Parts: sequence; C-alpha cells; structure tokens
Amino acid sequence: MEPAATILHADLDSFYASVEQLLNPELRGKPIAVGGGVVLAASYEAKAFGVHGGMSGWAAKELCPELIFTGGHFEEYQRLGDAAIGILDDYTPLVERISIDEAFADVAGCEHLFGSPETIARTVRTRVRQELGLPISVGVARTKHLAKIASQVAKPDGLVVVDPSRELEFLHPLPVGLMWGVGPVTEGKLEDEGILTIGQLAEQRTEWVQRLLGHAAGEKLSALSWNRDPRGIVTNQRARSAGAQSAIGRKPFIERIYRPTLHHLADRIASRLRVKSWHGHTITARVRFRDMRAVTRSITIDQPISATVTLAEIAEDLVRVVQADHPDERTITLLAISVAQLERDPLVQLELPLGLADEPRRPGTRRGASRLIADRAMDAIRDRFGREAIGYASATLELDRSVPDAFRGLAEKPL
DNA sequence: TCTGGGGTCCTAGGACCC
DNA sequence: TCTGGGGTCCTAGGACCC
Repeated sequence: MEPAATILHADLDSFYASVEQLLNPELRGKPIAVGGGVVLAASYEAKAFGVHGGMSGWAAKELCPELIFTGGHFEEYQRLGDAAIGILDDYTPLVERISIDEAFADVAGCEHLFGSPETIARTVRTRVRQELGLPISVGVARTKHLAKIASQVAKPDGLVVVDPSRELEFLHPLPVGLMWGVGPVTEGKLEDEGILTIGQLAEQRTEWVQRLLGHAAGEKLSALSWNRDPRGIVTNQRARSAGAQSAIGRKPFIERIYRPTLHHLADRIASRLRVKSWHGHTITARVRFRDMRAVTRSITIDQPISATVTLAEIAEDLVRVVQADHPDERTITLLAISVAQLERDPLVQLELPLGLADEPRRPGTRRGASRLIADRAMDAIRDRFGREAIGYASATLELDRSVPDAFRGLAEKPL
C-alpha cells in the first residue's frame, strides 16, 4: 500500500493585505499595498496589475495608479497569524511554523479523530475563514515539497490534494521556478540550458545538474525533481543567528552617520539576546553602497557578546575595516549587524547580574560584565515602561527609520 | 522618486593541525 | 630536496526563503 498524503502546507493569502481589507471594509475589492518605500504585500486586486512584494512603491504606483498604500496594524498581523497557526495545532502537535503566515503540519494518525487529511484541510480553511475572516490556501501531499507546491498552485484561496499515485503527473509539467531552492538566478541558468519544467530537470543526470548549479544545490534539486524529499516536520526550530539591518537612503560614509545607526541595531540585537540569555561569538557587519553592492566583514571572538555597547563597538570597528578597504566609496545605503555562533550565557543564567552591581569589581572580571549589568537594568526598565522609555543617547540621534520597529518583530525567528 | 527586514545554507580559499 | 592529505575553523560572498 502506498504511503498516504498526510502533510499539509497552509499559507495565508497576501497576508498583510488581507488583514488590512478585513479591518477596513472600504479596502475590500480594491488594489492595495502594505508598505510604502517597498511593497511588503499586495492584494490580489493589485497583483492583477503586476504589483508584487519586494517591488519599490513608485514602481508599483506606475503599474497601478489607483493603488492604495496602507498598513501598520502590526499587532493584528501577529495576533491573526498566531490564531491561524493555532487552528492547525487543534489537529496535530506536528506543526512546523515557517513564518508569520505559513506552516506545515503532519496529520498522520489523526484520521480516527478528525477525518482524512483532505477533510482536515477543508475544515482548517473553513475555520480560518469563519473564525478569523481570512483566506488561506492549503496543499496536501505525501511530502513537504509537494505540499508546498500544491498550496502555491491552490492560490488564491484554494485547496489542492496531490494523490500519491499521481505525484509525477502533477509535478513534472510545472515550471522549475516553483521548486524549493530555485530563485531567479538558478531559474535563469536552467532556462539557458532549455530547462523550463520540473520534468525536464528530472531528465538530466545529477552530475550534470551539480556541475551547473554546484554540488549541494544540484543534488538537492535533482532529488526534488524525482520527487525524493527526505524532510520531515521539525517543531520548535530555534534561530542560529540574530541580526538587524536598516536601509538608510543615500548617506555619506562617515562616522557621524554610521555610528548612531550601528548603536541602534546593536541595541535591538543585544536586547533580544539577553531576554533569552544567549550570547554569540561571531559578529558580522554589512555595508551596502550606492550601487547596491554589499560588503561584509566579520570576526569570531573567544569572549561571547551580548552587551549592547560592546557589540556596537565591534560593529564600528568592522565598518571601519570596510571603509579602509573601499576608500573610494563615499555613499552608503544600508547597515547591518548579525551575531552568530550563539550559545547560552551561563553567567546570566544564574540571574545574579542586577545584584552583582553592588559588589566590588573583582580582578579578572571581564570588561563586558559591567556593561551587561547596565544593560539588564535598562532591559528591566523597558520591561515596565516600554522600549522607548530608555536607551543609549548614541543610538537615538537623528534616526529616520524606514520601517517601524514594530514591523521588524514580525519577521524575527524565536531564539 | 527606487530597490525592506530577518533569516538559512553553500562555496571557496586560506590557515592550521596532525 | 621535496612538498602528502584529511579535517576543521574562519572569512567573504552569494543564492535563496518568507
């Protein structure tokens, strides 16, 4: 007997735009875009004009002059995204959340309680529509890859079930761009070789695909084109790095510009780390120039970091290295910091630091320790009075934030 | 009038060790 | 005088995902 199709992939349609249309009935049936400088989500009415996520705001307006820009209900995005995923949780504990609006679920063994996977998928769609007022597309298949593709094919607001006896019939006529791991670059390389469909890719030898796309990517895509997907549902994935970035428009590449921005980014990252008692060993800074080329510099240090000022100082040093290596670059458009090689902080786990502040400084205490104590005092104040209640003066100078901080949180992966 | 923000994984070269 | 080979870590860049 064939293994059953028990994997669901559920994906809320044009999520942010759908929430805005839910909250404001006047926006329903109209082309809307969430965002401003860049389109974060477009309603289906806007997509009909060619508007899509990632597009610049003015380019979208060119395509669709009556486009309405809206958005800003960040708490509602979070609440409704959580609620939709929560409906999946009612049917199985095996739920793998991919982002705010998307999740896999494995309903194997749930038939006797809730019916077939297809029945569960229909129920989930109905409940999300009735209880939350949102459209959601669901794909049901034997593997994650097929379920994901099925949900894309099902959009908008649809359901596609891939019968295990007809998987290749379903998969092979589809364009390679629907495969997980095929983006614009890979799609272009394949197109240059005359490969447009997943079936055409499946006809090629793995070795040939590997020479074209690299060892790992070639092997993975070959396997997926033959419908071999070994991945199972993984619950509770934790982040392996934490970062923050800010697009700053065109600004001169001088310390007075980059220093406050780096402090603000460092503050965001470090406070996130401290909440979960993590610290990290590898710090990477990224600078993007006027022509959108980006350069990174990184360093790995023995003494891990979670203090704001220490992280900011290291990031500044790295940015100065970029500057020394690119003396002709006078304009920057983006700054980013990332912290990786994360591990638990044993000192913070003792929950002593606030009390330690009263103790005499012992020889050998790391310099970062006193900074960490100050940071944790600040964290506590923010906990009671809000994030804006206190901060480093250096991090608050003349920052024009292209995206509100509240929006940034939506994309964060749990640490 | 351009082009967000938070992540993961892979590649390739060099350093270093045994 | 000749100059192996495997493994691991670090760094920089890039493709991709949502």
